[in-house]
Amino acid sequence: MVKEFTNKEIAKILKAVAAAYEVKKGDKFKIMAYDRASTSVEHATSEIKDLWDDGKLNELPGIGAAIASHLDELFRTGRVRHFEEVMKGLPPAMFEFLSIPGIGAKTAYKLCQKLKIKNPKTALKELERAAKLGKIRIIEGFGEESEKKILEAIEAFKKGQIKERRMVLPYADTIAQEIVSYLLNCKAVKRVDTLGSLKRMVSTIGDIDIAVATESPQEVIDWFLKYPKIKKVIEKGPTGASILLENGRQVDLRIGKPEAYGAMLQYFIGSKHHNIHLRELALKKGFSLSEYGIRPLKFKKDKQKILEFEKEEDFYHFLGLDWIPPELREDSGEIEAALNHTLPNLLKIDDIKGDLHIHSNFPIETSHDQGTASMEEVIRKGEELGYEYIGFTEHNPSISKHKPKEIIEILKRKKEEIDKINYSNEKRVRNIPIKALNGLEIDIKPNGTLGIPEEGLKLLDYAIVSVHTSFKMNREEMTKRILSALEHSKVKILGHPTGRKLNEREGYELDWEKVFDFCLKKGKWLEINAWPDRLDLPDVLVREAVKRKVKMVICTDSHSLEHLNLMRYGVAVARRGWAEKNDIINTLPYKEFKKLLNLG
DNA sequence: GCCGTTTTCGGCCCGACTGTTTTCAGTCG
Repeated sequence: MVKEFTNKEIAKILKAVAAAYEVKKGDKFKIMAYDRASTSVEHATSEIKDLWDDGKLNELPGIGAAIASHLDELFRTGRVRHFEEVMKGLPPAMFEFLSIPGIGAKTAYKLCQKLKIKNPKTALKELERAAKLGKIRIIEGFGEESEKKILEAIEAFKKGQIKERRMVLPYADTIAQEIVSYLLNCKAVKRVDTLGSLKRMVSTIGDIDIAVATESPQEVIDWFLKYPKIKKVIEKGPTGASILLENGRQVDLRIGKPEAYGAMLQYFIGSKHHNIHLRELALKKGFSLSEYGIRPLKFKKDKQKILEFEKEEDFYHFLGLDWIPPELREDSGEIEAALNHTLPNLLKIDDIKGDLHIHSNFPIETSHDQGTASMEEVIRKGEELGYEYIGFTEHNPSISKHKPKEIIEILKRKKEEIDKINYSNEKRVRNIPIKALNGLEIDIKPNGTLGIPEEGLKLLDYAIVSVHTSFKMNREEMTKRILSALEHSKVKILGHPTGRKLNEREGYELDWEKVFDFCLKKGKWLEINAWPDRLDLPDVLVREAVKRKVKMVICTDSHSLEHLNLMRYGVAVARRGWAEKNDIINTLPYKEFKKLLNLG
C-alpha cells in the first residue's frame, strides 16, 4: 500500500528539492519554480491527491508537465527517483531546518556541515544544543547575534507546532469586524479594511491583518493599542503594530497614507500568486508594481516617480484591467478575464430570497440535534432579512426509536403546524407574506435508501439528503449511495456535499464527474452550506459546478436564530467559486421558486 | 521548471531587513 501524502507533506518535499538545487547552485529559475510549486501546493484549497485522481494536477498554478509527472510517481510509488537524485550527497538533516524561520537552504546546509548533524530525527535537538553551547557563533559567517536568533527561532518553532490552527472564516471575520468598528471610532481613521486571506474570504484564515488610511499614524496606533481585548503588545513602530488578543490570536495593523492607500490594499490583499502574475503583466507594459504604487520602468529606482493610487479601482484600471473582487484574486483566470472585461457579475448577499435549511425546535424526535428557535421566531427573523421563503428541514425522526407509522404521524403533525403558520401569515398585513416550506433533512443510509418511508416523503414540499454516518466508503460506493438517495422526485438538495469539517476531517470521496452530470440531468441542487466549519461545497467545486451549469442553493443549516446571519459566508464561498445570481436557486422570488417544487 | 496580450523560446516579482563577509548575501512576506 502506497503512503498517502497530504498537501503539507508534498509542499515540504518540493521545498526540499528547491533547497537542494540551491545548495548545489542549480539553475536560479528552476529553484524559483520549485519554490513556487511548493507554496502553491501549501495554499491549495483542495487536496492535491484529489486533483491527481482527477488528472487535474496542472490546473494548479506553478505545476507544469515536469513536476506533475514527478508527483504522479510520488502518488503511485511513494517516492520520486529524480528528487532523490537531486538530494543525493546532501545531509537529510538540513531539510528539517527549513521550517525554522530565518534559516534558508544555504544556512541549513552550512549548519549541518560544520556541526556534523546527520540524523533528521534528532537534527533540531542537536542544533538547539549546539546553539546553547556557543558552537554556532564560531562558525564563519555567524556571530553571537545569529546564534541567539537561531535559538529563539527554534523555541518559537517548537511552540508553534503545538498551537496554531487556522481559524475558520466566520470566526476570524467576527474578531476582525469588532476591531474594524473599534478603529472606526478613532477620529484620525479615514478608512479601514481587512487584508489577506480574510479579505479574500478564504475558508480558513491564518492571521488577521488590518489596514488603516490616515494622515496621523501615531494617533491611530495609540488608539489601536488601547483596544480593550489586548493581552499584550507584540510590536509597535511608526507604520504599524502587532497585538496578541486575549483569545490568543495575533492582529497586525498597517498604516498607510490616504493618497497611496489603494496600492497598499492591493498589495496586502494578495494573493501572492495573483500579485506575481499582475507584476509580470505590468512589466510587459513597462511598469513596476509595489505596495507604494506603480513606477514606470524608465525611472529606475527613483521613488519620486512612483504613481500613487488612492483607490484600488484606479490601480487596476491603470493597468488596463477591470477591478477584480478580492474573492477572485487567486490567479485562476481572473486577470485574463479582467483584461477581456469578462469578469463574472458575482452573486450578492441581497440576491438571496430564502433560506432552505433550517432546524426549528419542532419536537420531531430525531436522533440528531434539534434547533432552539420556534418556527414562528424563525419566520419573523426571515422577514427581517427580507426573505420570501423559509424551508424548515429538521432531521428525520429517529429510525431506530420509531415504527414507520409513528414517523408518518410526526410528519403529519409538522405539516399541520406549517400550514397553520402560512394561514396566519397570509392574514397578517404584508404585501407578500413570507412562505414557510415543509422540508426535511433526511439521512442517507449506507445502502443509499432514505431514513423515512415513501408515504412520509409525500407529505413534504422538498427534502435535503445528507450523509451523517458511515463516512469511510470508497469512492464508487459513496457515489452510488448518494446518487440513489437523490433519485426520488421529492429530493431536491444534496446537503453539505463533501462532508468535510474544517480542521477536523476530510470529506468522503466522490466521483464528481458523475455527481455533476446527475444533478444537471435530473435537476438536483448542490448545497453550499454556510455552517462555519463546513463551508461545503468548497469553492473549487463551486467553480466546477458553475462551469457545468449545475445549480446550487446556499443555506445556513441554522439551529438557532443568530445562525440565520451566517448566510454571508455561504455567499462568500459562492463568490470565490465565480457564482453569479442565476447559478443559485434561492435567489429566485417565491413565485418562480415554487414552480421548481411543483407547488400550486 | 513554468508559461504565453508584443514569446512554444526566452524570458522569469518587489522591497525590506539583518548581520556581518565593509559592499552584500540570505531570508522573508
